[in-house]
Amino acid sequence: MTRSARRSEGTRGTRQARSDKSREQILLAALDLALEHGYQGTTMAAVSASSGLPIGSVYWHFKSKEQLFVALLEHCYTAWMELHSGPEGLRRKLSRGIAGLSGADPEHYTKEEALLKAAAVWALSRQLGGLGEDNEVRAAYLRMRVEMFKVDVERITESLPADVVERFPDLPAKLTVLSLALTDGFYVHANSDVHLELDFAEYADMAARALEGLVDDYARRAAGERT
Amino acid sequence: MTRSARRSEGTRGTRQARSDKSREQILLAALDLALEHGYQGTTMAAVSASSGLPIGSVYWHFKSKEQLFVALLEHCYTAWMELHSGPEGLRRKLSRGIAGLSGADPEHYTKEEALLKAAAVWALSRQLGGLGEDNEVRAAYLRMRVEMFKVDVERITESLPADVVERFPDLPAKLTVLSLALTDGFYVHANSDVHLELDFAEYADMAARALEGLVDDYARRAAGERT
DNA sequence: GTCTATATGAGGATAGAC
DNA sequence: GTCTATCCTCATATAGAC
Repeated sequence: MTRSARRSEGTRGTRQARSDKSREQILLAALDLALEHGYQGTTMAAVSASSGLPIGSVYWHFKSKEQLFVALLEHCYTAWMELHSGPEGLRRKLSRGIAGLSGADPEHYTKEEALLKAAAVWALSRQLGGLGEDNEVRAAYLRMRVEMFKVDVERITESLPADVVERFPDLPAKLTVLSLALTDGFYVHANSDVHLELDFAEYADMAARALEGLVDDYARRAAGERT
Repeated sequence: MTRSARRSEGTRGTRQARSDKSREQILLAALDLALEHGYQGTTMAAVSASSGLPIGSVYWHFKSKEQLFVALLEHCYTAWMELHSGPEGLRRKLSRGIAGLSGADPEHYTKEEALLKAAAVWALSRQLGGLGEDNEVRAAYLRMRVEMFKVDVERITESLPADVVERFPDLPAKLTVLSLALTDGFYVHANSDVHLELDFAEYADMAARALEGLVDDYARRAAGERT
């Protein structure tokens, strides 16, 4: 929205609309390609071919590959925030994060969410995917991650018994970290070809039970101290 | 060991020894670089520079970058198998896998183990690190992974109560998957710069408690059915 | 704003002297 | 076996016509 000056009236915004459409085409093409091939694996030539627009146009809309991916992340981040504004406990979060990987729950696990998962691995592992120290994509992702983590912690906090949270104030954050580690770990496995035929739904359930058991332990401790 | 024909006697193996030493230098340089920069990020030029040998020598010892990494994986796999031949329960496995990441336990968490963790992410996620479908490094790793998984399951099986294993025969494998997912997930986080100051030892403990709680559930179910 | 042709640079790999 | 110089491919990015 910060780009392209207001053009003359009378064109009914047609030119602008066409430009916006091109921009979106490029973004959507990049989304698909990035999911399939990752950051390094996605070439600007492929984005150009897949979007149907010539390479020059791609570079007209995005001044570099890095900027293209920053814009892509912003697009996905916005979508994520809308999706996760509602209540969401541990079990649901693990279910979405793990079971969602199998593709069994397609309408709930969007491409945008999937890309953010992918970006987690790109950005968090310097050594992977080519996001070096001073990469703008990496920096943008890390900023977003902090915000998403906060939202996750809020949702988990809401879903726990108030007395447990009061007694163990940093439990929600810790559970969020464990939950993220689990979903990230399964994400890696899900992108393997050697699935070993994992039943992700079952693992999501096991993971949820494991963390819920942990919560029960803390709840018992909180209750025990009160007597 | 399959390379270079027996040379004439009288040289006391000096030439051979020098060649072997060069080979090892290259391998060790590649190990360090791969840990730091990953597969794509490790250039043959860098390996050459870091090992002190010219690029031509690197290509004399290893016919391609892929072959170099296959050899590197084999080196690490051998080391891993030696390390994990002894008994090892869930808690110890998680402790090594998660707490070991912090570098707090340096003598126990070797570079070779670290490289295999890295390779897990390279190889399992096609879209990352550039290990495409028909990459020999990927294929080699997947073969090794199957073997390492078997060893993991054996160790977990040994560490569980016999009656529980008898009642739930695939529980060890499932716990192994969960344990791997957790360690892989934390590996991703550990390689982030944004540690959020995670206390890996504490998380290793929480993860162990969570999985042990799961085992207790199954143990109770097994016991309950018996009465 | 859109498109074609091309510059530039990096990285894997080879040739061939020593 | 070791080393230097060089080739080839491919991906990012730009120039400039339309």
